[in-house]
Amino acid sequence: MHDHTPPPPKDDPAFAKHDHHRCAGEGLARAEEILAGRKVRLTPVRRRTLEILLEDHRALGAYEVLERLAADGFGNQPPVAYRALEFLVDHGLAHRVRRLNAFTACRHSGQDHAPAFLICRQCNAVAEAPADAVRSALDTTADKLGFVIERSNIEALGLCPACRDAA
Amino acid sequence: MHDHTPPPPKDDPAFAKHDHHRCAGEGLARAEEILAGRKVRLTPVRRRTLEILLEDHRALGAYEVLERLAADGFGNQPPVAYRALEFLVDHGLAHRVRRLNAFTACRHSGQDHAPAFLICRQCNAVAEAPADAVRSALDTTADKLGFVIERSNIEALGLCPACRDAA
DNA sequence: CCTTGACCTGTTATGATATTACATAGATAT
DNA sequence: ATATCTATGTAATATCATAACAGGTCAAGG
Ligand SMILES: [Zn+2]
Ligand SMILES: [Zn+2]
Ligand SMILES: [Zn+2]
Ligand SMILES: [Zn+2]
Repeated sequence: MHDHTPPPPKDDPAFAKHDHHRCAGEGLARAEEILAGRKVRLTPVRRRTLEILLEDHRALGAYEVLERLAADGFGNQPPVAYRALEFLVDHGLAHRVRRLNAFTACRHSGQDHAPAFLICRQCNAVAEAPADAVRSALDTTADKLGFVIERSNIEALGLCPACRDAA
Repeated sequence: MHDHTPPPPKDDPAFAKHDHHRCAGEGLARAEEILAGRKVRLTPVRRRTLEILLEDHRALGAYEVLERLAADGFGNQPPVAYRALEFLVDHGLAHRVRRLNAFTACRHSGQDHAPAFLICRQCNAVAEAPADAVRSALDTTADKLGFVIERSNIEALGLCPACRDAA
C-alpha cells in the first residue's frame, strides 16, 4: 500500500529559484506586446522603470525607483518616478502594494488579473497569487450588502516557504 | 402568480439609516468591557479618539483625528493621534484602512475579526463585511504556494447601495 | 507616607510618501 | 511648417508617519 501524500506545493517564482534573467526578459517582452495594441508609448523612463521593478520579486518604493532612475540620467524629482509608475499600473504592467507603499512588476501582464499579494516579511519577496476564488468570495460578500465592487486590494503578510523552513 | 424575488440585501449599518447614537454608544461600551479584562487603561485621549472614530461610519486620517483632539484640549502634535490610534488598533477597537491611509472604529469589537472593508468612493462610508469566506479562500490560495499568512488586509472600493441607486 | 518604576502625554524635530503647477521638449497630425 | 497632443523636468508644497526626549500621573512596595 502506498501513501496518498498531498501534492507538493507548487512554488511561485517569487519564492523559488528560477531563471530570473529569462523571467524578467519575458516580463519586458510581454509589456511591449501589450502596449503595441494600444496607442501608448513605452518611453525610455517607463521602460527603465519597468526593468527596475522586474529585477527582483520585491516591491520598491517610489523614491527607491527614483534614485535608480536619477542614477541612469533621468530626472530626480518625485513626479518622474510617480508618473512612470502610474503609467505602468494603469496598463496592468505593475501593481501598487498598499501595505508597503510600494510598487511591484506584474508577473501576469495581460492575463488573469486581480491578484492577491503574498508578502514575505522576512525576505520581502512579493508573489502574485491567483485570486479568482478570493475575488469571487469577496464579490459574494459584497453582493449580500448591495455593494458594488470596482477595485480591490487583497494583500497578505507572512512567511514564504523558504523563510518558514529557515525558521 | 407571485414573483420569487431574491431576498433583499441586508444592509450594513454603514450603508443604512440606523440609530447611530445608540450604535456609537454601544461601540464605546463594548470597548470598555473589552479593556476591563486586560490590564490597560482607556485614558481620556484614547477614549476621545475612539469617540471621534465612532461618530461616523467613515475612516479618518490621523491628522483629522489630531485636529479634533487638539480642539478638545489635547496635544496637537502627530504622536498624540498616532499613539491613541495605535492603541485602539492593537486592542481591536479600530482598524487601519490602508487604501485610505486612515482609521475607522471597529464595529465588531471582540467578535469575529479579520474583516473585509467595503469603501464607498462616493459617500466615503466604510463597512466591515464578514470575511470568513474570503479569508478561507485566501488561506487556501496561500497554502498551495506554501505561504503562511500572518496578517492580511482585504479592502474593496466601489459604490454602496445608496450611492449606486442615486447614480 | 513617600519612593520607585511603569506608563502615559506632550513637544520638537525629522523622515517618508505623494501631488500640484508650471515650463520645456518631443512626437503626431494636418 | 504649424498646430496639437503627449511626455518630461523641476520647483514647491502637501500629506502621512516616526524617533527621541522631557515631564507628569499613578499604583505598588517599602
Ligand atoms: Zn523571476
Ligand atoms: Zn521569505
Ligand atoms: Zn452607526
Ligand atoms: Zn455611498
